[in-house]
Amino acid sequence: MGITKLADLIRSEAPDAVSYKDISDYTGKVIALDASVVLNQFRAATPSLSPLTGLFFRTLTFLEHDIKPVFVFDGKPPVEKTPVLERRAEAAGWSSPKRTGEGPHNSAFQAPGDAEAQCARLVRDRVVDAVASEDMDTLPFGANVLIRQLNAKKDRCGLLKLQYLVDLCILLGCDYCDKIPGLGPKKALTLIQKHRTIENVVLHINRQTYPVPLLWKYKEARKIFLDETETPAPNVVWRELDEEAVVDFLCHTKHVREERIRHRMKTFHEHRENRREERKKEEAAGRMKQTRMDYFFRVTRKRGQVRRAKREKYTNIWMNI
DNA sequence: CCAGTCC
DNA sequence: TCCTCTGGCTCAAGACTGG
DNA sequence: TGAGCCTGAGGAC
Repeated sequence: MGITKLADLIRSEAPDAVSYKDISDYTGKVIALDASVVLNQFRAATPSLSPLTGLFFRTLTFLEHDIKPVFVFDGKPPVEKTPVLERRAEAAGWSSPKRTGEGPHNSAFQAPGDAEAQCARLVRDRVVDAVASEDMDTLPFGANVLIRQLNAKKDRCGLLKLQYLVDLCILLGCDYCDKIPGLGPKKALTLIQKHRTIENVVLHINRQTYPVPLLWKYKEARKIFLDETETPAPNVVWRELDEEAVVDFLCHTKHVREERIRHRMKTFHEHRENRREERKKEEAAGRMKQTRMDYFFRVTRKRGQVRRAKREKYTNIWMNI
C-alpha cells in the first residue's frame, strides 16, 4: 500500500533526513494517528483480543509522556482509491469496508476522506505537531518536508518542492492511480531530479520501454495530494480520563479483566504524580529547551535490529524544513 | 531478560 | 558487465508480568 | 497485510 518504495529511497538517498528519537522527545506535543492503522496493528498482533484494549494501553503511554494523541478515523475515501480498496477487501475476504468511527469522539474525529491525508494536513496546518504513521503515505500530502539531497541545489523549499515530491510518489506508485511499469525508485528519482514534472519526464523517456498507462489518471492523483482545502478545525477536546467509563466499556462490553485496567490506571496516576514533582524541580532549575519536531513516524524494523528496535520503541524519521 | 498471558 | 526492477517467499506485526 | 531478502530477467552504460 501507499508509497512503499519511498522509505527505501529516502534511506538510501537521503539518510540524513532520518533521525532516531525516543518517545520522550515528543513531550508536550500533539500527535495525530490514523486510528484504523493502530487498531489493525493490535488486531494483527493479538487476534483473539480486543484491539481496543491495546489502544487503551498505548494511549496511556502517550499521556504518561505528556503527549496528546488525536485519533483520526477514515471517512469516505476518494473514488480514485476504489480499485485499491476492492483489491484489499477481496484479499481480506470482506465485502465492504467497515465503518470505524461515527461522529466526533474524545480527542478523536472522523476525517472527511482518507485518515492519512487528514493527518498530514493537520501537520501542514499546524493543528498538530506530528503524525505517527506506519507508511509514507502522509509525506506527499503534506507538511513542508524536505528530503535533503533532493534539494541539494538550495532551492527554496515549499510548494514547488512538494510538487516534485508528489510527482515522484506518483511515479513510485501510489493508491490513486497506475504507475509506469518498469520504472522503479532509482530511475524515478533521477528522472524527477532532471525533469521535475511528470509531463517533462514523459516527454523524455523511451515510450517503448516505459509505456505510459492508457488513460493515466496521474493528474487526478496529484490533485488529491495537493488539495489545498483548509482542514476543518476539528472539535478536539482532551478531557480528564474517566476511569469508570473506561472500565465499564472495556470490561463489561469487551470482557476485559477489570483488574488489568484498574492496575494500569493506578500506575498511570502514580506516573503522573511523579511527573508533577519533576515539573516542580524543573521549574526551579530553569526551563528546558525543547526539541523542535516537524514530522515523525515509526520506521520499520530491520531484521537484524529487533533488539535495538525494542529499546528504541518509538523510532522515528525526522524531516527538516 | 525471556517467555508466557491477556480473552 | 553492471544496475535495477520484479516476483515469490517468509515472518512479524502489542503490552505487560512473573520467574 | 506489508516489509525484508533473494532470485532472475531484462535494460542501461
